[in-house]
Amino acid sequence: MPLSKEHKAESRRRIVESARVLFNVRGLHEVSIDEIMANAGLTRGGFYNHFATKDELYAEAVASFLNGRGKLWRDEAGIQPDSADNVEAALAMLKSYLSDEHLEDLEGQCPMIALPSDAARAGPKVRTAYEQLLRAMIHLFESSCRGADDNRKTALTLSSLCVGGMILSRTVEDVELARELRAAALEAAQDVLALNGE
Amino acid sequence: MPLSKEHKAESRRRIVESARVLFNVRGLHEVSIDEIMANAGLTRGGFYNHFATKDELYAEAVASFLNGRGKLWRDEAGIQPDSADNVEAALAMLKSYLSDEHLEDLEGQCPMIALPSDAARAGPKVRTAYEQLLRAMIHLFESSCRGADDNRKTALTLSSLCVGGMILSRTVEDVELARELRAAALEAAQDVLALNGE
DNA sequence: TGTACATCAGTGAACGCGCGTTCACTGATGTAC
DNA sequence: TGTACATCAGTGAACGCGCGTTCACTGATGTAC
Repeated sequence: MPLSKEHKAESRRRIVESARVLFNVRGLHEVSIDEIMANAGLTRGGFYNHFATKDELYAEAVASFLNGRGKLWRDEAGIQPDSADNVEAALAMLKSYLSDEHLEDLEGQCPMIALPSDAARAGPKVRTAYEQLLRAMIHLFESSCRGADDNRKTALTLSSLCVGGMILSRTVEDVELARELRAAALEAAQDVLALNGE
Repeated sequence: MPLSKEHKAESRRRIVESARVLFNVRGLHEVSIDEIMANAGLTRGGFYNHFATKDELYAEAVASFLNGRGKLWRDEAGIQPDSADNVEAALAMLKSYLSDEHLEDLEGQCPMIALPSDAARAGPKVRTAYEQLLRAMIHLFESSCRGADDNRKTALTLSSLCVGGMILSRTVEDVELARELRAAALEAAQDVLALNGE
């Protein structure tokens, strides 16, 4: 046997991470395999030892977010699986998601913000990966306000508000309007929580 | 003088409209000039009689929505510039924006839904065009609930909810989840209106 | 312990294709006389 | 009114470039003996 399995797995991890970051910043179609491989410290040709096609990489890069910062968010929010009042945790999530830091963190941001239209037009694998991310967010919100009578609806609303507010903030040129949008989304989200968390 | 100015202007209009539709369905970078021109009944080379570069067309195609269906929405919603209670009009707008018809109308849909990440990564002209669309929507909501004490905040929230809910609906594979998202966004929007429209 | 060998991740040149852009040309039209 | 001419929107071949993918090759590593 030549080089160890771990060695190959480590290369693959580097490629996916490199792709995740580059896709986040510049989009799925605007990044070449050349760049992804170079950024991972490898060369063009080796790509096909790991993936059959570029499309295959898309899905894995989007999905990989859940194992990185996506997991971190959950931890930071400090959600206790079966605790009664997790409204505080949901609030922390909201503030973190709609924060300036998150808006400016092009490399580490949530792919739902970075790649909405890319994913919508991509193949079923990418869309499924995107959908899993959304389900994770919804699940998070759902379980953080478990006491509420309609926490499913609340979770869906909070998700649309968070993602929508951030996407619009990202696209707009006017920094002040972007700030206003996030502030309004956060306030509205707090109102929704207050209404449904009584 | 050869062919009339109107003839050239009409060609230009056809190119922009052709581009608007194709961009809406497939994104800014995935559509070639060849296709746009063919779809407008012209050939490749003539493009540069109308636009210096492809980038120039992006912005105009996005902006053109306001003169088409964007204007229609305003008319359909029946907003009276200075009427007191336009909450009904805002409701109609919301329902229309979050409707199944709008979700399925790939060609005619709002570009804020079709092209969010494309616009975010495009040049300042495209981003400005996108921003103007958003401002038009915010203005619409603002003036439809003029009686409220915080109609600006309400308008911003409604915009994030509408655009966010639709973008997520567009991307998700699961049709039922997509429906749920829009239903929740609509209900939440109605609550926001009820709160601020007392 | 030492040596020949097999494996396979990684290399980098090459291929083919599509696309944005250029350019020499065409031909329909309005104008000058 | 009729004819020669100038204009310029539109044509389609060609160019150059980048990118996804392929492929023959390399060389480091673990294994067999």
